[in-house]
Amino acid sequence: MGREDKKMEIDLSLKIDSQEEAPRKVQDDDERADVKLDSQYKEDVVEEEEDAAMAASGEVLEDSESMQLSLQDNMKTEELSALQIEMNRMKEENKVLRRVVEQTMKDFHELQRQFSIVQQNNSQKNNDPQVFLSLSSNGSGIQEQAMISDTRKISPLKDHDTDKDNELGLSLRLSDSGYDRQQRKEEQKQEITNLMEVQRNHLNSLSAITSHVAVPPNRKARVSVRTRCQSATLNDGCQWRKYGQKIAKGNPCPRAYYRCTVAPGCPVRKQVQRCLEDMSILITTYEGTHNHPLPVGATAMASTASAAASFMLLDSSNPLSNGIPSFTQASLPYPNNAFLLNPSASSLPSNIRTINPNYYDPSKGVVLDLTTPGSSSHNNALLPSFPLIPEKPNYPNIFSTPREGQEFLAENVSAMASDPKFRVAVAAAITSWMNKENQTGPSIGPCFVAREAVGGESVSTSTKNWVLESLSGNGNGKPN
DNA sequence: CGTTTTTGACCCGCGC
DNA sequence: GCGCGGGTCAAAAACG
Repeated sequence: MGREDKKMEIDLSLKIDSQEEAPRKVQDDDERADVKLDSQYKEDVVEEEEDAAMAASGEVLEDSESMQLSLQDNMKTEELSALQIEMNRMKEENKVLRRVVEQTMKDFHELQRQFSIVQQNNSQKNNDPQVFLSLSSNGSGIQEQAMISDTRKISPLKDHDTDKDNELGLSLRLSDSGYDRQQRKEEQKQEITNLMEVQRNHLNSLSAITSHVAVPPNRKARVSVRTRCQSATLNDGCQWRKYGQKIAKGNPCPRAYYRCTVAPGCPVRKQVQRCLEDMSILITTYEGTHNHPLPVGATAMASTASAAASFMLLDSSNPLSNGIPSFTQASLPYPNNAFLLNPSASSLPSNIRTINPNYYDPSKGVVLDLTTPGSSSHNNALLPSFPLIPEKPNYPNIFSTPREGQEFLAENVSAMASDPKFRVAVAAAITSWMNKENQTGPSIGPCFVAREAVGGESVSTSTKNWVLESLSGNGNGKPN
């Protein structure tokens, strides 16, 4: 009976396979699905086999084929169809997953390719590259946005009266602590002045990503996160151990020092301090690079920084780069550069808050401002504008756990920033600008508008793609 | 009892 | 050189 059992199991599973119209491919995921299906079948089959074995007692082995037919006939049709549905679903799942992997790899190679172009272009320049990006998006479609460029030239902003709740803003700034302080102060002053001007001219500005890339030689990676948070620290998924506390000058709130304890010897540290102006705002500054895989809960934050690295396509930690962008894989998983992210923007004053001297400090590197002027309802209102939150249950969803307020927002910002399409769009825009600049000579920095291309526009799929429009040069906003 | 937090001391870089 | 401020160390205390 043992032999028969085995044979029947095999035959049944093969029958299922043969019912698949598509030719069987040797693919890991499909095979896994088949194996799983087989194992599911086994339980059912064993029951059938017991009956069949009793009925077939005394019969010779040659009759096994007819017995299988009998078994198959007796197999409950709903079970079959249910299993087939399940199998199809799993195959679909596998396809989706495979597509995600392929897309990621494709995007990665595309970024590498484009970066090599950028690197070539920049190798002819002696100046530190400075790239300013200003990106905006809203859930309703195209939204042009005022930009600030290298020379802080301000381009006009079109009228917009869309629902602010559907808007998302990011401000991404990279700063150079290696600068001479005086020079930096002057630049800050200039920048603040121009930002104020932008704010005045475009009081209704909704959201913007402003990226300022200036390659700092041999600087430590620092990421500051501003969130409204009632708890003592931001729950970022990592384990931290407090090793010190100080009263910093200018802020009566003590600054706490934490060390990452996820892995022994991890050099990552963070400082936590309440904002002087708004005690509900928690400023968390991360420094260093983890020497271990991040916990799932911490991946979102890291992916934001990773996205920033993609924005910049720079690796300041590479001494060979010497101010020249050098795209390395090592720069991707963890933050190696400084940037400032400010998605505050659903209402004003967004950029004003970003440049508040109390926390606008280029030497501090990245400031990821996840605060919103209003209550947490603002944050929730922002959520629909994030097109990248996976909705399919089979998508690797790190946002499935309900979170409140800023942490939730942070993760969604991360999701957007880490979107490969978004990165590719940014990379393409930078490349385009670099090429243009190479031909026309140095000019003002690039200004880009990022928007979500929805179906009927440049993409036909149901998912949104990121499109960056360059506003520099002719300033006609023609998509790159 | 092991781990974490607290807190004063110490170190170091920077400006004067 | 000195003072100041930021950051870290490490012993003691607190905690689970």
